[in-house]
Amino acid sequence: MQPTPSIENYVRKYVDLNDEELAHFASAFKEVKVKKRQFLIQPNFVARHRYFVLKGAVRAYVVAEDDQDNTIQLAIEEWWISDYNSYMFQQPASMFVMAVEDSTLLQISFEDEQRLKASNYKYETFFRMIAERAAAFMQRRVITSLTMSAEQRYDLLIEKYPEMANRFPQYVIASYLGMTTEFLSRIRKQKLRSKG
Amino acid sequence: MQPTPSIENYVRKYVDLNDEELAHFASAFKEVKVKKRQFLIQPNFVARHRYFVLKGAVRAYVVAEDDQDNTIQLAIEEWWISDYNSYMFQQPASMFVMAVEDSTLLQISFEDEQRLKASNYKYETFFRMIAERAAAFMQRRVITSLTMSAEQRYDLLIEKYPEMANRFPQYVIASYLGMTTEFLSRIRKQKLRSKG
DNA sequence: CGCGCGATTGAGTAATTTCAAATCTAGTGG
DNA sequence: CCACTAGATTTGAAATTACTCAATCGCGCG
Repeated sequence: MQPTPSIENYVRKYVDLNDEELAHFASAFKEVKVKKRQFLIQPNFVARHRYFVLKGAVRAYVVAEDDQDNTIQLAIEEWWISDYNSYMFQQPASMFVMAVEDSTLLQISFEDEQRLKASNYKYETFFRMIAERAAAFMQRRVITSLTMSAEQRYDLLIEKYPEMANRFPQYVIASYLGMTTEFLSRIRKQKLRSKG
Repeated sequence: MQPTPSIENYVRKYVDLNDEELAHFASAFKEVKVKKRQFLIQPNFVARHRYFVLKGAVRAYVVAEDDQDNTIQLAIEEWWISDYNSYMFQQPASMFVMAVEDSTLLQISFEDEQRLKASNYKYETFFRMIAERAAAFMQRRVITSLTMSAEQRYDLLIEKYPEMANRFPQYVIASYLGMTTEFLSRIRKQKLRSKG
């Protein structure tokens, strides 16, 4: 597995910061450790932070009327996670965000993020870029859900994010892909059969 | 119907610009008129612009293997539209973007947008904010597609964006909601029956 | 006034879900 | 370190939801 990522290396992929800026940027984040099954965000509470995963695996999900959970986001090392509707607009959350493994995260509060962005142009650019990437990512997900069958969506996940399939239990992957655990199980069985 | 929107009024909803800045911002856009059925973006070509709708209705869609079109975005007055994956990362488009009515749009090129953002902090903030809104919007769409039935998705669209249902033909609405024209027709019929 | 696109209808079908039960697995306490 | 148990996965059969195909209808616009 890769070495533990750092927020400094990450932010440098997007904007060119000098050492002082890097240190300033990083100082807005606080490291938090969470145990498996611990909640970071719960419905009806305002999401006060967004999280950058240093180590571990986290998922965000909503619980529908029929008690099924639907996974909205998955995050492993170097991914961000939060209830963005709640975080960005500081409104009550609709999601649970929960650690799936013992995890180490960097959290930034909404207020500190605002301060960062106000203090330096480049930070604003950085957050603009990750928001654009998030929008593009979500749009690709809309496209796959509109155009592909359950099996195709699973194949695509395996192809593009093979790591994810190993780090999260099957029922989480299934609910992320918009199908039932049982159906994903059948899809996988059929693949085993045809591949050997 | 509301008066024709302006980019000046729109940008002011997000950032506080003085008259000079407003004029500068607006000068990066060019007004274009398109006829019904005219294409703004086509697959395999790089999307060079994003568009702000002043008047009219536009949709973005992908064509799947089986020749079905799947509507990815709808835009009427005061909405933006493009193939964002293509526009933001300047890669070949996968979508058609087509006028559904004769329309008047403001277009900005990728390069001019970069220049704008580099020239003034506030413009960067503006684009960051609309990217965040786009991400949040797309995420809500993912949530509805994961958690709601075809009928519920239609009800939600009618509730939140009643205008859309009037401006676009039924088959476009159906493909936006991830169902067939026939099935949407049946849903509507059933509603008529129960309401009278 | 008729052409062509969009909407509707019906019948049959495919994809996916539901429910219930059996089996496997990993984590926990003794 | 093992046994136990709760959670996770698998399996089967029946039920649902939504789709396909084909035909018909409606109607706006040239």
